[in-house]
Amino acid sequence: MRKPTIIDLAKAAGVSPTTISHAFSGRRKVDPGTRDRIVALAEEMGYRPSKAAQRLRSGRTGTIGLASSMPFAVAAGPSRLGFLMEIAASAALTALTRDMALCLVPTSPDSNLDNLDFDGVIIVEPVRDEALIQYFEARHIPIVSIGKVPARPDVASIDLHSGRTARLLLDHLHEAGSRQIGLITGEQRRNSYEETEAVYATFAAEHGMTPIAMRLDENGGETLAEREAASLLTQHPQLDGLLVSVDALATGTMTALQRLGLAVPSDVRLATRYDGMRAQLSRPQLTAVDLHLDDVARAAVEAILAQMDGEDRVVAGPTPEIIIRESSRSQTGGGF
Amino acid sequence: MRKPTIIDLAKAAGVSPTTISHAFSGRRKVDPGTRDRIVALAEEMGYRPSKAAQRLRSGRTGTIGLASSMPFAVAAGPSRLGFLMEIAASAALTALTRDMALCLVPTSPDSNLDNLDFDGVIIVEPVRDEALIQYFEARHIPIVSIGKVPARPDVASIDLHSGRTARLLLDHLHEAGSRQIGLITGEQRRNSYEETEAVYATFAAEHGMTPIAMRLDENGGETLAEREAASLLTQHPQLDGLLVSVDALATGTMTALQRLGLAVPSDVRLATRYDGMRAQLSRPQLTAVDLHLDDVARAAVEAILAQMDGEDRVVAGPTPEIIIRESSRSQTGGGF
DNA sequence: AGAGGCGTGCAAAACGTTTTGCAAGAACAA
DNA sequence: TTGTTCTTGCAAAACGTTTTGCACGCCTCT
Repeated sequence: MRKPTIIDLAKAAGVSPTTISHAFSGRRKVDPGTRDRIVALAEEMGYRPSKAAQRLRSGRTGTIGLASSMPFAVAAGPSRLGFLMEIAASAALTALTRDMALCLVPTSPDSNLDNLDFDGVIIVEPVRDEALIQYFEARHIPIVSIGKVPARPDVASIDLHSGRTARLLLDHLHEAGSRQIGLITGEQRRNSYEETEAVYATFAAEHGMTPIAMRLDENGGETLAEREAASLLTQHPQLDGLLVSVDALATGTMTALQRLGLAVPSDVRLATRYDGMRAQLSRPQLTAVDLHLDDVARAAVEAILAQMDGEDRVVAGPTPEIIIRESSRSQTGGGF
Repeated sequence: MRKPTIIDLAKAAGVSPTTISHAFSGRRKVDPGTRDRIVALAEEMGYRPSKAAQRLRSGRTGTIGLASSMPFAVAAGPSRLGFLMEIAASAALTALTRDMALCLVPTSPDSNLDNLDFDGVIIVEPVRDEALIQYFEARHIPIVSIGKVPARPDVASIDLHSGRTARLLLDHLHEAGSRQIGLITGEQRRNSYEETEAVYATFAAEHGMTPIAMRLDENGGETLAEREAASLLTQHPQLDGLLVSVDALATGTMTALQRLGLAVPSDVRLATRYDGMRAQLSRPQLTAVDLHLDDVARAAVEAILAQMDGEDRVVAGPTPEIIIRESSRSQTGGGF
């Protein structure tokens, strides 16, 4: 009692396999009566077309890969877990509605990706000269990056608007009263850091502010940030605002501030980029930006599909929105 | 300039496709010299066997599904995000080392899973009469559950040892000085809650403690927990210890305690089950249990593979380990 | 009646592997 | 010599679809 094939069904229905195929795919007209008979019979016999055969015939795998640009253990670790998972969940759902499956691509030093094959791959926040991009490009697999690819404007990407995001936060900090704002980004060369740094430089110049910036290993976590932020703050006691690009580094910075006896937000205002669990669980809560990652992921899937169809349609990323919280609230106005 | 097929390679190497196949699969001996020539030529021509064809021929999809037992939007939401992602990351990596891909199975009211096909599926903490289990069972797809399946001892599963976990926490709270411990679990009927409740009942009886237990919607998040925990605490002022099974509910409870002017841990000791970001970011930090989810995920993948091979090997889950933190520390001893 | 068009259906050729049974030659033993 | 076994290789048959070109019958215009 094997799984019934299209041929079994054809025999049972007294038609040819061709007709069955058309009845399901709708690629050609089949008589409504015939079709109804076919689907009823299919249901009864438990027939479902073999994905494997369809894939072989069509040359499509029906699968999209989601690759994080850093070792998966780290990406799944506390630091970037939320970021990646938000994207994964939304992308998986969008993919499913397009009859595609979403596959996780773990990266680890000794992993061999040759056994995977995808119709396209989404790469999350690649770094400059990202190995994953090189790998998939060499195999001619369509790529869409979430966040622009540094130095590779030719690679399709969903813009995270990191420059605008930075501007949003800096303007807000300034409005809230900060006059000397510092910047902490990651030392990895991701587009978001680079854009942020560029905007920061401009902003500092505009406001006649001394740029005080620092790069930390984004995987260093809270302990690294705590130590380094403390030294930055003692070295530059005039700092009364801080933009920290990575949430884990931001909460680490928060601890440093508290250790130094500096109050947030009255002495120093603090803001971060990604509005994840960390920003919300921090006390005081962190001002952050809603990047609309669900929309981003959706757009990335659409972009992959478009690319598979040969269209090189550009998909715009959603506009980031600032979420102002306790950590940067203006002390002059409101509040009693 | 198409992708070279096994036939192209065979022609170029002057052998038959059979030999190529054997050279790669190792299913039969081929002369070392011939093999070397083949692999060199393959490399040069950029030949790689078509996954689709292999799958069709072998009947295996090379893919394992990972399904969360609740709508994906929720599972990926703050509450269970960490739990699921930890498993996903580890499972994806393990799967890859076994030449399998890991696919996310999003669940949403209107999603149609029929376009997916897997060699097996891992289901995370299913509820009683879980729809996903019924779905995959009907399609004869091997299932491994993470956490036992309520009322279905016949379904293969990796034991999360929820009873032991509960015992660990309750014993600790008692040792730390709590004499009237309350319990908050989820109202969904997952095995972990059921085991916890059973162990709690036994524990209460052993210690002559009045059982004070409550079930909350696990998706209610912190706000729900805050409200309900507050009412529980005012109703039972004698409570000096709380075991809250879900981390989001635990942090909500923490807020309730603070609102009520109860100090943690001196007035009430608090502990939760899953040691995720939430437990660690909470202030004071939450006592929790390391469930070794990476090992659990690894075991789940192994179990799926074993089941595919017909072995019904039972895979033991790792032993949970308590991680004692500030929220439940004994006040009598040590510490200054 | 003939020409054109439409609706419906079929046969057969892919798609690129793996597997099975067979064969030719070499090595080896009796 | 004859038989046995081992090694290496091949041809051909699957695996279950989708697509293409063709054909038949029926309708509708001229």
